[in-house]
Amino acid sequence: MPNYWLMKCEPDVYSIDDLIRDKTTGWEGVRNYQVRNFMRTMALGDQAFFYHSNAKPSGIAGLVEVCKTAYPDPFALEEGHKYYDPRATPENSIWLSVTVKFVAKAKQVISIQQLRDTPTLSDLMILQRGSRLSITPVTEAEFQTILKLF
DNA sequence: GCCAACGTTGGC
DNA sequence: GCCAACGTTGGC
Repeated sequence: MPNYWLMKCEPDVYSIDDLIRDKTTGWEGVRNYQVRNFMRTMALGDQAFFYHSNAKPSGIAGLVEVCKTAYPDPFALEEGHKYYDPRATPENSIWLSVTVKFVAKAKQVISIQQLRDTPTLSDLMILQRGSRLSITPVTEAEFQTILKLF
């Protein structure tokens, strides 16, 4: 049984169309412990919505699948890199990445407003006040509901 | 560009 | 360990 997730990314930085071009992408640069701990529990085959944040409109743009489970975030060890962390060592890199592959693109972005307007999605983590985590779990019921909006 | 929410940092 | 200051996120 796969688990379900929602992964946020600014399309100006990396969009669903970039992922269609690349087929797979490493999810680097997570620097939040709660999100890192979620990544630890991600398994092969887990499904994740690809969410465009800071976009017009912001919303779910596609579906991806975990194709490589958590591994040390290479950027944390790369001196001079934006995501370099001086506390990281090869033995303990502190931060993790996963790799995801493209599965599907929504016919049109499912906007955050549309998600808010769906009563059965009222508990969706991303809709809660102050939710800023870049990766959040999604229940199977929420997953099925959102898939129907694709 | 504004600003609320939240995480992190660092002085004490 | 407290908490003010600061930086970041992200919807609007």
